[in-house]
Amino acid sequence: MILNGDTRGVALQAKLFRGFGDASRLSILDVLREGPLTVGEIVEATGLSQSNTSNHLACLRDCGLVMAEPQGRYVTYSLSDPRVRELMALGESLLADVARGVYQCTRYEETEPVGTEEG
Amino acid sequence: MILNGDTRGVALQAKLFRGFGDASRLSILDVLREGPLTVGEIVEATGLSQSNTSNHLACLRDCGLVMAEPQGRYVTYSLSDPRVRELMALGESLLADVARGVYQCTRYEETEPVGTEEG
DNA sequence: ATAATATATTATTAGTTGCTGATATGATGA
DNA sequence: TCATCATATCAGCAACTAATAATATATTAT
Repeated sequence: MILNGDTRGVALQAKLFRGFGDASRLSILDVLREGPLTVGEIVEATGLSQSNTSNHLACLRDCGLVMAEPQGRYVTYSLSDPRVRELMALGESLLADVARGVYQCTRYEETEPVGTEEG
Repeated sequence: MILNGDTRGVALQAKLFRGFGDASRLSILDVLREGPLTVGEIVEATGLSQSNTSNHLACLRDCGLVMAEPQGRYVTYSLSDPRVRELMALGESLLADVARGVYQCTRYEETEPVGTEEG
């Protein structure tokens, strides 16, 4: 067994990717791609509950994927780094080619974000 | 609430990112970056158990992140798309700048891959 | 045919994660 | 001050996930 010394790095990197690995968080990141939004606007745009949104925002903020800027009683959030956008674009591009496989992957569930309906 | 019609896309994309969002799977992807390996070699390189490795490989294969090529009783795995490599590189780069934040993020745990020790 | 090897599959289980509902904090306006 | 609004925090629960151990399926060698 190789103890490649990068073990901790891999664990941290996995944790980073998990920021993107939840449909609710990804919805939030997605709506922030068009520009900064307040929490209320994010709630409205994603259909997530207020506390759920706030929880995920705390997670994304702690992880450094989004930035918070308080203004009075509002807090405006935005993507913190251009690479967040790049990662999403790359994921989107990759997904376009492997979507069918991802859809069929049964090791873990798809976890549709709560509160969003569908036609 | 905006029903942006991309809801399903977001859910799928989240699922794709979860392929990278587990330390064991990421270890596997990581060792495959240097070139194709058989299952046994992956087991040795990562320190994961055989069945655990096989389970994760099935997941990664189904999702289209890795390719399997059976040769006799061996099965050689390799990354299936250059974008997998790119995504990892981008994640690594982003992590270099936000590592402290990720480390402190307490919403979910770090899930060190089992079987790898540390100094 | 039998044993040994390489990989895959499955059930079980322990631990993790996300959601809700309730409540707290802090800011603004009357 | 008091009411209202925007956001954050927290406990509890339901659901999910990854690891293990045991077993199954192929493939090669004797």
